[in-house]
Amino acid sequence: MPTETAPRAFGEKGRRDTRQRRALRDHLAATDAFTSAQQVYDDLRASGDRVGLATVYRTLQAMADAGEVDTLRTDDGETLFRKCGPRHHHHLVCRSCGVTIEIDGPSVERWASKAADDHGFSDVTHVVELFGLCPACTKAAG
Amino acid sequence: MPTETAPRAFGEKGRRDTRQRRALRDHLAATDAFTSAQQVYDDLRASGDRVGLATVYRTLQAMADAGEVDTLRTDDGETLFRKCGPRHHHHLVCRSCGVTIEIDGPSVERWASKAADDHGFSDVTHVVELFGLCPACTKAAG
DNA sequence: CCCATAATGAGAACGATTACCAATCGCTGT
DNA sequence: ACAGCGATTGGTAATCGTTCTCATTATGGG
Repeated sequence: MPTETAPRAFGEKGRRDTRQRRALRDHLAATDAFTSAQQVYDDLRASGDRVGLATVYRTLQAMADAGEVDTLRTDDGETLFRKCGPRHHHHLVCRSCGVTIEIDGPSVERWASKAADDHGFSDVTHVVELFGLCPACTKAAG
Repeated sequence: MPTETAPRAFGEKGRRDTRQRRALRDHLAATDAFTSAQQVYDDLRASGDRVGLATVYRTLQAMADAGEVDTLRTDDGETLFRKCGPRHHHHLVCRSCGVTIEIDGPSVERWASKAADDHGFSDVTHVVELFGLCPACTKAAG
């Protein structure tokens, strides 16, 4: 019986430490904005890293499953990714530049929990995201 | 200059009262669950209404723009639609059967507004949805 | 150093949604 | 009732993000 091989840098899915995964991890660590897989792919190529699109999608998905990145769906169906902290939190996202601030909200958690109870729902999760214009983009927009 | 033709049953996009739109409106009025366009299409055919898929998508989209239906994206990228009340509200959705309850949350609105102010964000909107198992599905799941 | 096998990547496949565009049909004026 | 205009429809092709396939490559334990 396999005695649970030592957990590595990435989550369950990412066993081996490849050049591609290092590049992806480094790239994500370098920005605070939510970014699409396509965008990450372009950025990596632009910086000289040779990584396949499929690998970008696969790795990003694995990291999301492992809770290392947060995901967000845009109105036009794209999935955006971003490195994230370990605690439960929500996001305040600039809809212009993508810059994101992690925020928490105990009151929201309580409200959600109560609403669920009031209606007899069980196993409840919630999606709470705020979108707006960050200070810089607000200024730029006049 | 056209003096703004009388506003009809549907929103800005839906001018004429066609058989297809009536069928769609009736169908939506008959259920409380969030449903996909494909599902609506299948349901309509099953009930004998002959409506093209493109028309279902177009009309649903128009109704969403007009604020007559709410939309929701599933994790696998499908857009779900549901009739909705006129006031601002959120949803408590059963992730098993789709049954939905409209809920409001003044505290959430306040929290969102404050978080935005604290970080200097402007023009802020929010997405708040709760997912769980409704009483019936909770029971069914054992 | 070797090898089993996890990982990669180019391109095909996919699924939801939208675009096209010729044929229809609702509406308004007559 | 009727005609005409133009909104609407719908079959299908096209889009677009994402996933799958599978032959090839490369990681890391032994």
